[in-house]
This record gives sequence, C-alpha cells and structure tokens, in this order.
Amino acid sequence: MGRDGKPTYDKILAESKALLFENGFSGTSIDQILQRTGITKGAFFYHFKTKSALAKALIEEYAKEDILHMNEALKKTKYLEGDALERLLQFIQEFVDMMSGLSEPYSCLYATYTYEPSQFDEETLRHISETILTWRNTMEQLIRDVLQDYDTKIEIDIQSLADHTVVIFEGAFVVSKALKGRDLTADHLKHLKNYFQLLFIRKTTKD
Amino acid sequence: MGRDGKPTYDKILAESKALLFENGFSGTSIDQILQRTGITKGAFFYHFKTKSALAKALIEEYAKEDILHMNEALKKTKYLEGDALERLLQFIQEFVDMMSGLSEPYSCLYATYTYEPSQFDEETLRHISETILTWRNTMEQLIRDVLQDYDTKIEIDIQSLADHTVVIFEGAFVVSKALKGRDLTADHLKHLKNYFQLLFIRKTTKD
DNA sequence: TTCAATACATACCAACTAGTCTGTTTAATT
DNA sequence: AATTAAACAGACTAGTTGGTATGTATTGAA
Repeated sequence: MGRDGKPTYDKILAESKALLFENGFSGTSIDQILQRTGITKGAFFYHFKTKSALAKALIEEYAKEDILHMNEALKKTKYLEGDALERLLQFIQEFVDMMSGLSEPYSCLYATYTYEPSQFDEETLRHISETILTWRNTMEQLIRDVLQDYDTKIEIDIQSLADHTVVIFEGAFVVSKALKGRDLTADHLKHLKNYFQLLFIRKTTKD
Repeated sequence: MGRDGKPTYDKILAESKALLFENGFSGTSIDQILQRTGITKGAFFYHFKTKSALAKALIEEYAKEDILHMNEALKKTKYLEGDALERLLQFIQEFVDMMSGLSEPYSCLYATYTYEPSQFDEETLRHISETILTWRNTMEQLIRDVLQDYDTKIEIDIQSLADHTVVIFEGAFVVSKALKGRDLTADHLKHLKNYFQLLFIRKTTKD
C-alpha cells in the first residue's frame, strides 16, 4: 500500500553519485540533489534519514558492483585455470576491455571518500578498505597460482604486487580526471598486463 | 612599515593544506582554519581575498615544490646520462628513497582538487593538468633517450608509458590513504622500476 | 615624533546548510 | 467505499557559511 518508492530511491542514488563526482561530498548539498532529481525534501528524508545515510548507501552499492565486476572477470577466466599466468593476464584484459572506449574519465567513489575522510563515519570508510582488501586477496591468490609454475625475474613482495592493480586503477582515474581528456585506465592496465607478462618466467623442471 | 605578515601567510598555507587532506576543500571552513592557526578573520582575508584565492595559492606552491623535486631528481641522475636506462631507473629510485619510511600515508593536492572539480576555477585546475603534463614531457624524454639504445620487449605507447609514473604515484596515495596504514608509494614505485627494467632490452648492433 | 602603510581584530550579515514538522496524496487491502 | 500505511510535499528553523565593514595595533621612514 502506498505508491512505489523504488524509482525515487534509485534516482536519488544515481544523481547523487553524479553530483559527488563533480562537487565532492561536502560540496554537494541536499538542495542540489533535490533540484537534479526533481523531488522534494520530504521525499529525500523519507528515504535517507541523514546525508550520512546517503553516503553509506552509495558506497555500499558501489562496492557491491565493484566486487561483482571482479567476480565476473574471475568467472570468465576460469577456463584458463590450467595456465595460471594466462589466466592472470586475461583477468586484467577483461578490465582493459571494460574500460576501453570510455569517452569520459571514470570517477571512483573510493577516492572521493578517501580525500575527505572526516566527512564519513568509520563504518563507511571501513567498507572501502575492506573492498580494497578483497581485491588484494583475490589478486594475491591469482599471483600465488602463477608462482606454482613460474618464478619471477625480479624478487617481489607478493602483497604489494597484489595491491598494484588497484593502485593503477585509482591512479589512472585521478590522472584521467585531472587531464579532462578521455579515460586512460585501459592504457595503464595494459602496462600492468605487460609487467605481469615480463615478470614471470616458467620454472625449469629438472627431469 | 607595518609588521611582517609572512609567518601568518605561511601558517595559513600550512594548516590549510593539512585541513584539506582531512576534510577536502568544501569540507574545510575558514573558521576551522582560524581555529587551527589561532589567527582571526581579519588576518585571513587580509592575506587571501577569497577562499578560492587560498585554493589557488595552495596549488601553486604545491605544484612548484613538486616540479622542484622532479628537477632535483633529474639533476641527481645527470651523471648517468651515458646509460639512459640506468638513469631512468635511478630517477625512479630517487623517489623510492624519498617516499621510503613515511609513517603516514602521503596525500596529494592534485587528487584533492580533482575529486571536487566544481569548487575551483579553470585557472586553478589548469595548473594541475599542466604540472602533470610537465611530468609527462620529462618522462617521455627520459624514455626516448632509453629508446636510442634499447628496444622494448613489448610494443608500447610512449606517452602512456610516460604518464604511468604519475598514475602510480596517485594510485599509491589513494590506496595508502584508504587503507589507513603506512604509505605504500615506495613499494609501488619499485614495481614501476621493475617494469622499466624488464621492458627494455639493449639493441643488437649489427657490426 | 609624527606619519602612513601594513597587518591584524571583531562585530556583523545575507545566503545557505542539514534536518524537522505537519500535512497531503497514492494505492493496495478489507 | 472506507481504511491504512507508504510515499511524498513544502514551509520552517537553528546553526553555519563565506565575506564585509570598520576600527586598532605595529613598525619603519620622514
């Protein structure tokens, strides 16, 4: 009973996210969100108790989709399990493909929140760090699988190599946005792929 | 005549920068700056006509120091001009050393501004893109020098490889800050160094 | 020692902020 | 058709925002 609030809720999330990428969180007022969505204050505060609640809902949705994409790429490359390096390279390639041909620079909520951390409660920020750690764990596993059959030409720290993927994502987002051109993420993921390709060398089996 | 305003001016810049890294630009109020510096509104608006003027002064100082560091690293490695690859690797190593042993995550004003771009005028934002392009040009030159004597094992786009350094800087800043641990920049610059080391192979001279 | 420009102090203001309160509309249920 | 809870509308408020106006203190130069 009562009308369906889902479209309104979704609209708030979508337009808020877009506004956050232009103005940041503090720089985005609720009145701005109302203007952009065409809804009123009553509707907004019906769906979100506070502005912080919106921030939390936004990052939860964003992180969920992020991990979803990651798991999709894992699934799509599962058929390459036989050669762990080939799988790792194709895993990165999935994101190269995904980010290719983006006209606008892509913006990331993690960076948005991270660069004004005092505006968010601990739970909200922990959501970000935990998602990054999920990426770390996934990448670490992919790399460990490679290391079963491959050595590295240069001694490396596995954890920091695992983090390197997210580092390149985030860095490419910042630089693309700062240069206001097209999105450069795909290009830089290719460098990551190159690095993996060059770094590993098949173990010599002493038969 | 009149007392010396330099200490006040410098104090405003220093404390503002620290506040920006905690709260972002919109999230930092002038009253907060006054509290932190112990000065009054009159003093603040004597030195900066508007809040935007502060933003501009901050990014100008920041970019100036950034390019200064870059040029220092260039100078320090000039003695390696004979082997361009060795020089490139040592150039990166200079920043590995610089960022090593940082207890706190390092924050970058470029990312701070880039993730709330509507808060700044075009001139201020252009300052950032131009600084990044200066990095691009410098790196591109270093890489071109290498390519005189080396081939790449994998075909690469020089410009995007040139940008890759700033990408890794910015990405490492974001991830370090998001994870709230120690600064990870040095670790990720090492991966960049590894990549360069693996990518180039000395040209075979047909004598 | 007066002068004048620099450097600062403080009260004030209009606009905006997140959030509240009271009421109205909508639509499935009985 | 009446009921009821969900979904929304919009006026209102207390606090904060960037910025101003006006006055005062400091200091070297004349």
